[in-house]
Amino acid sequence: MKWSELSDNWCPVARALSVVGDRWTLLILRDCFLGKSKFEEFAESSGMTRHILAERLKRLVEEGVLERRLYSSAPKRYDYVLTPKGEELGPALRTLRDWGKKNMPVRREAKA
Amino acid sequence: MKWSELSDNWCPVARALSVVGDRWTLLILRDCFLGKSKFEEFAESSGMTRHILAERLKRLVEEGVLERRLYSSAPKRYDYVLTPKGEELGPALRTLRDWGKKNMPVRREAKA
DNA sequence: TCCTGTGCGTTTTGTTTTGGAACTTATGGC
DNA sequence: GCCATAAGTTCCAAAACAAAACGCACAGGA
Repeated sequence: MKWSELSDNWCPVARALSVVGDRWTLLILRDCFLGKSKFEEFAESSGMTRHILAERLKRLVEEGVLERRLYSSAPKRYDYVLTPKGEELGPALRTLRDWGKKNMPVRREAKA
Repeated sequence: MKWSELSDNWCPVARALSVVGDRWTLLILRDCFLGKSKFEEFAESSGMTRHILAERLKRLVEEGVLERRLYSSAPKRYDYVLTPKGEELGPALRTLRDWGKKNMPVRREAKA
């Protein structure tokens, strides 16, 4: 089964995962909730490659989770902000954070 | 950055994702919460390949989220049950389900 | 004018992971 | 013996990924 087919699964968890079901997407959204919005900010904070970042941002915009917003017209620059649909992922991020905090202690030195 | 490096990230969300941050793992756990425990049950329910399923189950056992349990010794058969650490992912699954239910309507006919 | 820097990506080149299907191993029933 | 069941394993091609270079549009300074 492919990722795309998941979006029409009977199960709402599977449908949710068709959007946020990979390790990078939720890290981007975490950064959004931390106030980041720019390409370079995501790239540096999450440690993912620019290639993957660009693709994930595109997907998130297509899915209506983020909005691509022109914030400077002189040199055309865009950033990404949460839509209402994206904002509603807050509780999911929080439960994941709480689980990680409790059940996934840091073993070695923290990196990024 | 690689998946494995995520497990020592300063951010608890990232550490959580180092375990559950892919589309198949959370589907396996969803099935666990629905009472499934056998290899074939996961395979059929989620639609993932047996190859990937075997790998993910191994990871989940290594991480202490599932326990591999001998349930028949005559023909040796194992199944997988949630540990306390796994049980604590319940809230995360529920928030994802709720988000999916509200924000990801089924577009075409449901499949599996 | 030319050079350098910034921000947001795209392209290129290998490596790793995944998908799909067949195969294995151990046992029980007919 | 022969088929079925459960839990994987193995093989190969296709897709996704990582890392780094490149592209482009503009700004500021020399």
